Amino acid sequence: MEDGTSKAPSYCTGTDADQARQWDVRADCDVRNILDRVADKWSLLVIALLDRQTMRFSELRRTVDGVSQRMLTVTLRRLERDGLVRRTVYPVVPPRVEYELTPLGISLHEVIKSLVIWTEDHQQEISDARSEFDRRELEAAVS
Amino acid sequence: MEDGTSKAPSYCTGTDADQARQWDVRADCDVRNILDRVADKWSLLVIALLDRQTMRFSELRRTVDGVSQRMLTVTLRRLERDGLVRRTVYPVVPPRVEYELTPLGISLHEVIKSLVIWTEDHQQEISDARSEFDRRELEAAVS
DNA sequence: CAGTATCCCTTTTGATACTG
DNA sequence: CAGTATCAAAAGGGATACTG
Repeated sequence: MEDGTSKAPSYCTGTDADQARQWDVRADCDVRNILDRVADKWSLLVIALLDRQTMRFSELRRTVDGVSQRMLTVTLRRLERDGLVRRTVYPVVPPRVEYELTPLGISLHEVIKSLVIWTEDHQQEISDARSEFDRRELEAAVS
Repeated sequence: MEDGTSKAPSYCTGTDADQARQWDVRADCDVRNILDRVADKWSLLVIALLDRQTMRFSELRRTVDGVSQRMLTVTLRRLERDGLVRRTVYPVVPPRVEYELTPLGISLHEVIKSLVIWTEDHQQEISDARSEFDRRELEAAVS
């Protein structure tokens, strides 16, 4: 632990622990830049919602509970910029704009899906852990 | 798309599309609460770093580039509260505090790992998409 | 060493009003 | 309908000083 090689965790796909994948954790690295986008509250929800379906702006707005018009716009633009979502504008009046996942977005969704499923599967454990933590904290505060 | 069942994406594990997993997207639902924690800048990094190793506070501070002492403390407390990280205090002078993943944390790390790997594998595509988007935007701004 | 407490600045987000 | 623009509120986060 004192030799400096422990700095980055290795996402090694092989047998040894430090060859294949070395994670760059610099604040300005690409992985961090992308993760900051992906690991975003609204992005995750939007990507999940666009699973195998095209949705209009207003549909998304109604479905993603709590999102403001502004944040939905911002989120969709970022996802579009990252090549995860395709935006199609139909030149009609009133305007009709549809959003759908790109192939890249679909591949990300596969990963996100497992995250959401993990969350669903473990929400009780987490909820219990929180209660227990809070209980102990309260107990400690009394004494 | 107009029948109301399209509201929640189905994370169906079976053959049909709406039975097994229905995602609750209410703003106050458990999944959202937990996802907000997981989808956090520092949490992801800390969990990844604690992969198969125990680390001291100062080690984490040095390794997670850019994190402040305050944010590291806050992040670790949240992870501990959620039952993802175990905090062990050794009653020595100077204090020695070690952090490690709990079994729950380890299982989450498996999922996060695939997210990080996805990011690494697709960073070039995303980078290209961003350049292309920005180029078109600039082009549109000129006209 | 491993924090906590405080202050303060910056970024993010939400509400509101307006537009092609 | 699907935005954009603007402003205000809130959260996030950094720097510093202090403590068991």
